[in-house]
Amino acid sequence: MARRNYHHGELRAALLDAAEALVRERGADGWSLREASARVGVSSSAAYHHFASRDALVRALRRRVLGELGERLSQEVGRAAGPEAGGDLQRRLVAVGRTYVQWAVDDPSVARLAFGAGAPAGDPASDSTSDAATPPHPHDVLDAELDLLVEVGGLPAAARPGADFVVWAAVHGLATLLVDGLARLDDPRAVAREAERVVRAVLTGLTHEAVPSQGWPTPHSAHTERRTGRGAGK
Amino acid sequence: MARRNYHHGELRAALLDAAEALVRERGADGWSLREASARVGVSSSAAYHHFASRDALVRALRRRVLGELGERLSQEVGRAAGPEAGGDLQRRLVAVGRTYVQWAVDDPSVARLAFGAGAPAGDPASDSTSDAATPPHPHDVLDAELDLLVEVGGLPAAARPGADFVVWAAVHGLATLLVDGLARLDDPRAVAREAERVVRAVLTGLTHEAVPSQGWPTPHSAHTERRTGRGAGK
DNA sequence: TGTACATCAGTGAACGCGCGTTCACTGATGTAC
DNA sequence: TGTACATCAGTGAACGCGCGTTCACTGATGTAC
Repeated sequence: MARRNYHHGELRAALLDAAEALVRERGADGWSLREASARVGVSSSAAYHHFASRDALVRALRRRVLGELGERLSQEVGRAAGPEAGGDLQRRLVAVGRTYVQWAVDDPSVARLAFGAGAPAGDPASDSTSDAATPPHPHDVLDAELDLLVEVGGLPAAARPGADFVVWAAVHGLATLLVDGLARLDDPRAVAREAERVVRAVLTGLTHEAVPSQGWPTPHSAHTERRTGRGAGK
Repeated sequence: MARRNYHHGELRAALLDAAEALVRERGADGWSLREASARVGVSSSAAYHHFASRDALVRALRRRVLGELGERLSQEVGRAAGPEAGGDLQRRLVAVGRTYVQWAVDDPSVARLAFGAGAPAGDPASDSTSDAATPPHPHDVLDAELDLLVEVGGLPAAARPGADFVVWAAVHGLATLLVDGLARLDDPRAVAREAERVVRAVLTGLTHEAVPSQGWPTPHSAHTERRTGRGAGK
């Protein structure tokens, strides 16, 4: 806290903090590098010792924020009891979905920044100042949980390929509909309820879809050979 | 086309066209009112005879674009055979989902504008220059199709309340994940395939969820009393 | 322990820019008589 | 059919602004000897 003269010492992190606060106050794009610098108490040119451009600052912030979300998802999923406890095999994935959506709704501007345009993973040329272990990407958490669900018998292995994508889409869609104001839920507890319903519906659907016994004639049986990914990552 | 001197005649529509083209070229927010005016061949102050501010222009464009999407969805759903043809009861909703996602992927910047922050429906004070019948909101098309599906026996009535929200979330999530580059599908045909899988999974899931026979103990059985909507609309 | 010096992380002034919006204006159009 | 006039939809100059970025600079820090 107590700023010593001249050398700040933690300017990079401080700028990210200030930018994040500004995002919260003024929207994902309603702030400038100058404002962030001023808030930290530093000239705006100082920022250029830590970021090549405003855009680089934005990208770093997006990465940080996505990392925090990933971390929170893993924590929350860890808090949920393991599936071997019997009973509700989907509980852990419900927790992931609920946390994802709640996180976005609680901090819509930050979520908008995190989810906004621009490849968020991938290009390793960006900023490999990897402090400690890189936090998991939200998608990775989902992926791992789906693997676990298959292992435990909660999802047919045949339904697994691409299931991450379907679940992610459903959860992400709920989050963005709410964040962008396209849909509204008046009761705050409804957010958790809807997130749960969405996750359960998708998992149940994937389970039954995997068994091709319904007999519709459309050609979507081949669920393999799909190529999905995020950026060049993974 | 051939511009007469001075009076333009269709300036309002022309400005919307120019803005839409700029969105396509430079991104949802990478353009100015001045650029749009210049492109039309008109001074920037002329725009103020038609829009109170740049923001009003943006909102009008968003409304127009969402209307076009709604229109396209209804057309496409009309093209799909009715469910009374027997066989695949979900076909029409799959068509809606596929069209929604494809529309977004084909024109990502425009989709980003349409889906972006700011209540898109609701406030009737905005611009009631209703030329012809107001086009349907994408959500309305979905809603009507779900009603039809229930009527025809493709979805239990118990699963109907809020089902629009779940389906919309899934489809919207797929669209935004792709549009914002959070996920990628290399094969262009995969977009249609994924859209179909998502819609079918959700519908199947909703169908089976409605029958409370799985026996998990979590309190999400009461699917009523949910309050969802978009803006003050409807 | 003390001194020289390279490196790092700041300053602050200045750059050129394009923006949204306002203002007093004027040319074109349409209507009343 | 012709004229007067209100209204509409443009013009173009100007406003004040804050922006991202660059530049030559300087104070603080840490290391070699």
